[in-house]
Amino acid sequence: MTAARAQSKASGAEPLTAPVEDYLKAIYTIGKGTGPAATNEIAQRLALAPASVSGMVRRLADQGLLAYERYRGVRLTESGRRAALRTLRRHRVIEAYLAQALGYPWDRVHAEAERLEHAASEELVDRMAVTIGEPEVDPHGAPIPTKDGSVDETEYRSLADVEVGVSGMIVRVAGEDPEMLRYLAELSVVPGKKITVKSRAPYGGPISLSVGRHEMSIGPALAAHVLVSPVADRAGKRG
Amino acid sequence: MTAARAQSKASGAEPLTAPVEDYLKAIYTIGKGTGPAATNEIAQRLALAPASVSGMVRRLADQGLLAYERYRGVRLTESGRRAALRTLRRHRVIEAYLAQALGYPWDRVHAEAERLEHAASEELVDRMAVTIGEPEVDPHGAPIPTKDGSVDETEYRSLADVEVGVSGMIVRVAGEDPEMLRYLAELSVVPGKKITVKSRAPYGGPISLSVGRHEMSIGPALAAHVLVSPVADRAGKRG
DNA sequence: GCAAAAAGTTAGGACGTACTAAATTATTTT
DNA sequence: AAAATAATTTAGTACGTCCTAACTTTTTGC
Repeated sequence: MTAARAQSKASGAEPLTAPVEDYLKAIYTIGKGTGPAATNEIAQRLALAPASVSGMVRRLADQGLLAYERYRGVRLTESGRRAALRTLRRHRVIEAYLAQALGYPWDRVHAEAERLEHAASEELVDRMAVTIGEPEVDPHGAPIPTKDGSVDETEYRSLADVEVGVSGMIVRVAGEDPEMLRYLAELSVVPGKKITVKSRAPYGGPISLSVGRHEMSIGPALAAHVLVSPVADRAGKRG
Repeated sequence: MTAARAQSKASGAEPLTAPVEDYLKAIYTIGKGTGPAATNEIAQRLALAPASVSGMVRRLADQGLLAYERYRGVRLTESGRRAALRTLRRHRVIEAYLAQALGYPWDRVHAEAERLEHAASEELVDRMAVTIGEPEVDPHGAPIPTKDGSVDETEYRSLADVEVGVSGMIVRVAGEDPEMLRYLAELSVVPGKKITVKSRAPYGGPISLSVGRHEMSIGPALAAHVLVSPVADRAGKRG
């Protein structure tokens, strides 16, 4: 019994339950698609006890959605990955639709999409996507997987990582906490804005930025959520 | 222990599970709001075994949503009725939104709404309603409960009941079967159309109609689903 | 008004998903 | 490499929802 738990049903269309979809999404985002995910981290993301995760993960492995070896963490199979991407697509299209078609504020689209993603059919999601012009990213800048299951996997650097003096475009604000999102929006720290890192205080001190003509400084915890596409200069080029 | 099972929690905001909402909706529509509902009928509507209904109904009574006496059927309490109407509102607003805003065909809005109604927040539903202009009926002509929990309870007569010679406006097509809905739409039997009953064959025979300039005949089972607001004449008045 | 039929309920069990507490395995520190 | 710590799993339990089979109550038909 050295091998990973066998998949008993590697087919591809039985509808998954909401908790299963949530596990898959969590494992996907932890492992960035292909990497392994630790039990504890899954538990933390889903706000569950680690013991619950052990049990569930075993069932998902039996269904062929995960490769799993006790004490060794978990990894999505091809079919698990596809399922995760389907859910992620639903989630992000719904977020985009809520914002664009229904005027939802960006700090609240996540919570609503979190529930709708389990109830919306593929057809509905496709209609939503078409209606708002097939966007490539959700309101936070996260890439929307395509119907055929591909995603832009570009990894951007966070504001907490880029060097002082670097300018870039904000491409994404990762994170869901409405309060944080509202605060960042107040500061104009939203996808599409051009930003420059002015200085960084040592020992986890504040990072000073300019966004447009505003100057501000934020802590590294916040900065870590802001992903930028750098323009690596200190003049005024635009990307 | 003669009294109906007591309500232990008659408060008013804990979120209900999807099955609970389905029971409440079923009981509401069976009893037309206030009437009693029989275990077997609930079971049939929800495609469950009657034994399952007995168990659930007891739990709902304990939660104060139903008045229940064994062997005597079930009736919504005020709080149960309000909950049922909230779900019904969600369902019908969603149906209307899908049809009007997303071009969903009328035979498929029901199935989609059936799942979304359990996931959509009150806020989302309100935004949908506003976006499509606060309609009063769903695509099948069923009245949409208002936010404060009132509904148009007008009872219309079905085509199976009205007398030969009577004309009327189709106000509603009750029923969810996509095939039936498509068939009726093909015949132009949809809400808003004016219709006249030309003749009715005895012993459950076909009913002949004219809708617009089309003549047709349908069986009584189908006719029972078509609700009309009669204009009680045989000339050409319009209501 | 009593027997047969219909309607409804209880008993006992299953499945999915969660929990806590206790045990086990892996990793880190010394 | 042993001890301490961290991560993970098993054991045992609970809750909501469903099922089938067997029993009970109500209604119906003579």
